[in-house]
Amino acid sequence: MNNKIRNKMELNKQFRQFGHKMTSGRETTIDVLSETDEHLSAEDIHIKVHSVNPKIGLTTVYRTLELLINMGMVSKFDFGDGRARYELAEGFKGAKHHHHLVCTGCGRIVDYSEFVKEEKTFFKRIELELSRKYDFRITNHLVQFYGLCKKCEGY
Amino acid sequence: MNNKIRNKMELNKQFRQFGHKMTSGRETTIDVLSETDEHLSAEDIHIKVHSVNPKIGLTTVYRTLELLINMGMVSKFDFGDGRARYELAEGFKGAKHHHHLVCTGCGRIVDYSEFVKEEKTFFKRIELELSRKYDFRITNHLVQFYGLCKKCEGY
DNA sequence: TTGCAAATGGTTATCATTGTCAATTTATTT
DNA sequence: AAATAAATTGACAATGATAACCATTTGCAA
Ligand SMILES: [Mn+2]
Ligand SMILES: [Mn+2]
Ligand SMILES: [Zn+2]
Ligand SMILES: [Zn+2]
Repeated sequence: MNNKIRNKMELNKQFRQFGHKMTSGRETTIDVLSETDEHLSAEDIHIKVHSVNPKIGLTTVYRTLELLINMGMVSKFDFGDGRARYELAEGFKGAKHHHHLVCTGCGRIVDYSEFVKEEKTFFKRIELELSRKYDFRITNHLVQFYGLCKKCEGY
Repeated sequence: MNNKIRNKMELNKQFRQFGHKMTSGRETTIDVLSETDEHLSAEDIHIKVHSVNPKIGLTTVYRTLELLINMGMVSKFDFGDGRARYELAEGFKGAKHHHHLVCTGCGRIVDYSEFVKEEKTFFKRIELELSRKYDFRITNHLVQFYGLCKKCEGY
């Protein structure tokens, strides 16, 4: 399937547009993020990248993630366990806008995309008013729910 | 003013209810948090506490903050600058429920409490449905807006 | 191909937070 | 007020995620 090739060329273009080069490490990192539905830490990602391309070091993974964030392809989250988590940003490889339920017992993360439409409407209005009132150009927002998953609230 | 004394006795009771003792360090920490409208880091708090009571160490401040969080008197936030920020929780010393605008340029934090009522309604409904669908007992939520303050988006 | 800026990897440094443990303080009981 | 036992503390060391360094390698335009 030369779908892969087309994809590669797309990526190449993306990087060039931002004044960067495409490298095998960067490509592998994106692949890893595309192929998971988990919320991987930098080290998690490194382990997976490393298993495909053992030459890639952890430092490069950190640098790549930062770059991808700046390019808008990756989102970084803090779920309160002391390490950042990364996922493909909305719109890349079919990733959909969603928010998170975080279990404060076991750390489990649940993606949900219900209410996205209502939420968008709701937040759009709020953002507009807050922007005006506080002279802020709001670019994005974060919503997270905390609680206990079924397993963790058992007694 | 024996308002202070009453306050002290209230605090004392609070601690005892949780099986803890009230100490001068803990009292000073609460005072510091009561008297600021900033979003202080542990070190910020330690500096202020230390200036009142030079015997108190940073470790104790960390421990006290953790305790106060467990007692529901303090909230801990991450605004993405690599250190936690603390503030008095809703309901203590007149602290009001609010959310935050975070400037990604200079790190400035703006409290806002507009829309709290609408938000409560909105989130209550969402939380109910998510709880059901994902078997989660949701206990609280986090909302933050990111963007650029007036100063930072100037050119 | 060649040249050179960009990217990399191994290592060390940083720095917020937590663990350790002997000494001190607190609240309670005589 | 003094004794007691348990909780709290402070100084210091340990931890762990992330960033800085720098010599070497790689991507790509000419
Ligand atoms: Mn997710
Ligand atoms: Mn606040
Ligand atoms: Zn859980
Ligand atoms: Zn700013």
